[in-house]
Amino acid sequence: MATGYGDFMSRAIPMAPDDRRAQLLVAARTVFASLGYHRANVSAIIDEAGVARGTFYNYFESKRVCFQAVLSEMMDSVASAVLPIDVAGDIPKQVELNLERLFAALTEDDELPRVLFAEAAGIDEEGDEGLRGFYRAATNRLARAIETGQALGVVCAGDPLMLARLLLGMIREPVFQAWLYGETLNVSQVVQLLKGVLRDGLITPDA
Amino acid sequence: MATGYGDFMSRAIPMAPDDRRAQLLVAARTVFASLGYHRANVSAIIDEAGVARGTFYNYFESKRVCFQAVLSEMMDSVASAVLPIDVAGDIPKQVELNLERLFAALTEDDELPRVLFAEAAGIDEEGDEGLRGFYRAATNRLARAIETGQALGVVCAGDPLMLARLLLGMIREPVFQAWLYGETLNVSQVVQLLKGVLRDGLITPDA
DNA sequence: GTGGTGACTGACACATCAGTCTAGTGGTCG
DNA sequence: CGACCACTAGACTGATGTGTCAGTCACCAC
Repeated sequence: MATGYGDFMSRAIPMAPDDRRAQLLVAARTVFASLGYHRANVSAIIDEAGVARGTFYNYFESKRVCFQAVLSEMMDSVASAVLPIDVAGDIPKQVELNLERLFAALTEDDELPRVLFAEAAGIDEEGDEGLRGFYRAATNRLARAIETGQALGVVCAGDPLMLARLLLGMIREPVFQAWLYGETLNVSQVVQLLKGVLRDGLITPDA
Repeated sequence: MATGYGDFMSRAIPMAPDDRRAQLLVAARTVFASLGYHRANVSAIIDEAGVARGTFYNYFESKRVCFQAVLSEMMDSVASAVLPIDVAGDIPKQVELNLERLFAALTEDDELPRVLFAEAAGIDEEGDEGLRGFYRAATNRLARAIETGQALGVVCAGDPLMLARLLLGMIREPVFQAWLYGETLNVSQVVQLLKGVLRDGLITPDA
C-alpha cells in the first residue's frame, strides 16, 4: 500500500501537546471568526490547521468545547485590556486610556465582534451560561468602578449596575455596528465623542 | 388504505390562507423566541400550530424565510413604537415618551430581545442583510433626530451617526441584559436614568 | 350525485456533519 | 534495534432535521 497520505502531503511533525493545542486554537479562532459557530465545521478547522481529524479530537472533546476555548480566550483578551484605576492618579486620563485599550482589543481582529456579539448566544444552555458570566463580570467591574467614582463624587448618582449597562451599551454598539457594516472603527474618534457625552451629556440644557 | 392519518388525529380544518399564515407566524414566533433560530426546528413550529409539515411549506418556502418574516414583524412593531417629534412642542417630553414606548415595545414579549438581539445576526448573508437594514434604519432615524436637535441647539456637537450609535447602545444594552438574566426591566427607572445621563453626562465635572 | 379545487397530510428521500475507529507511518529514545 | 507514540487518511455510523411529493379530504358549484 502507498504512504497513507498523498505524495505532496507532508506529515505534521509531532509537537509538544501545548503547542499543538495552541495551533489548533488559532485555526479554530480563524474559522469560527469568519464563519460563525454554526456554519463552521470541524473539517474546516482541521484543514486550516493542516492536521487530521483524529488529532483534533485528541485535543478537544467536541466542537463545542473547542468553541468555548476560543471564546474564553477572546473574553480574556478583552477583559485584560481594562486596567484597574489608581484613584490617586489622574482618573479621567486613566478612564480614557482604558477606553482606548478596550476598543482596540475589541477591534484588533476584524471578526472578533461576530464571535463575541453575534455567535456566542444560543448555542446551548451551557454556552449561554458562559456568556452570562462574561457580561456579568464586565458589568460588575464597571459597576464597581462607578461606585468608586460616586464615592469620590466624580460620577453622577443612580443605580451603579444600570449606569454600567448604559456605559457598556455605548461601548458595545459602535463596535457591533462597525462590524455589521464592515467599517473600521476610528477608535480615537469614538473615544473622544464618548468622553464628551460622559462629561456633558448629549442634550445641552435649554438656553 | 386507511385514513392516512392516525385514528385519533384530527385533520386541521381548511382556513383562509391569510389566517393560516398568521397562525403559523404566531406559532413560529413563539418557538423562535423561546428556542432561538438554531435550536428551533420546523417540527416544533408545526406542533405548536397543530398543522402538518407540508402545510408549513405551503406558506413559507423555508425555515429561514419564515424566521425572516417573524423578524420583520418584530422589527416593525419596535419601529412603530417611536413617533416623529414635533419640534414646535415640548421636545424633552416627547423624547421621554418615545423612550418609554420603545422600551415597552422591546420588553412586551419576554423573549423578543433574544430574537432581535441575540439570534438575528449570523444566520446567513441574506439574513445579515435584513438585519443591517433594520439597524441602518433605526440608526439613521436617530441620527436625523440628533441632527435636528443640533440645528436647534439642544444636542451637543459631534458626528450624528456616531452619537446615534451611542444612544442606541444605551437603549439596547439594558434590554439585552435584562433578557439575559431573566429580569423584568423597570422601564421608568431606566428612562429616568437615561434622561439624567443624556442631560448631564455620567461624570460630574471635578469640583 | 359528481367533479373540480385547493388546503392539508405525513412518510420519506436526502444532505449534513459530529464524532469514532482502524490500519498504517515515521520520528525519537532507551 | 525495537518499543512507543503522536500522528495520518478517510471510511464509517448515527443522529438530526430540512424540504418533497403523492395522495387524502372537505367543500362548493352545477
